[in-house]
Amino acid sequence: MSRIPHLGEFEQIVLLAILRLGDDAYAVAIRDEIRSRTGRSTAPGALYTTLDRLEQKGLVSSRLGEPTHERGGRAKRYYTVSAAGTAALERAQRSFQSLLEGLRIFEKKHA
Amino acid sequence: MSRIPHLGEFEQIVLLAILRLGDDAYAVAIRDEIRSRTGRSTAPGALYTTLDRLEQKGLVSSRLGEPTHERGGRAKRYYTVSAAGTAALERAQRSFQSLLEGLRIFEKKHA
DNA sequence: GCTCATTTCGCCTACATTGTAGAAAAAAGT
DNA sequence: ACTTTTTTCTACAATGTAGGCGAAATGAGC
Repeated sequence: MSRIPHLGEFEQIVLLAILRLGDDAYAVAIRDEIRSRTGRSTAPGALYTTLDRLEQKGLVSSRLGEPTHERGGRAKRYYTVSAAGTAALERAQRSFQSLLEGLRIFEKKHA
Repeated sequence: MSRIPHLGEFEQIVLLAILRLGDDAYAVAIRDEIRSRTGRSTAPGALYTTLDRLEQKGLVSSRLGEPTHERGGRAKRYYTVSAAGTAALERAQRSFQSLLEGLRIFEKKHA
């Protein structure tokens, strides 16, 4: 058994989006955040599947919210990144950072 | 057809390692670089498969070198990141950056 | 100088994990 | 009932990973 599971790219993105959204992290919002930040459009199913898997791995936890007082609206499921999730994310980012160090890939337009 | 293919996490890592190594980027060296930088140990096959796929997607190109004057010194295959490869990498990194912006996941030891 | 064992490396094959889509079901308000 | 919002199911494509086989090249022993 591997201790901390490896994160795929999308998983990392989802995790980051959840952290960003804080208290308002439910599927639709997460999806919007991802789209607006990365330009990457994802099908609902894609996201839920990933969310599910992250939860199974114990990297996020979810709680069901109260129905909103809006026109329609099924109860939202809110997600939170667990300690293990943060750890995994940190580790993954550290790997990138190590490799990026001293490498200039990005042509900074020189502000 | 999707224009620029999405990169997986490992693909990004491999790409970065190749960039880092410059002229000396052949499989064994790449593998070492990845291990020493990220602590991630990979089986040879894992790497070659990924390298193969990256090449098929046109993100890297390879040329066969001369045999070395060493004990076993078989000819090495050297890899280079193509323009498309750099572009894909940039895009992927930009996505992360967007999401990381203003988020402090890493507890900076507060220099 | 030939043969063989050893070393360095590349490649193949098969399988696990992640990524993605689309549509359909569920819940809630009007 | 009908519409809206959000979730869930199902199936499939792409990526990640391991491990072992085989090829090339050298040096040692015969």
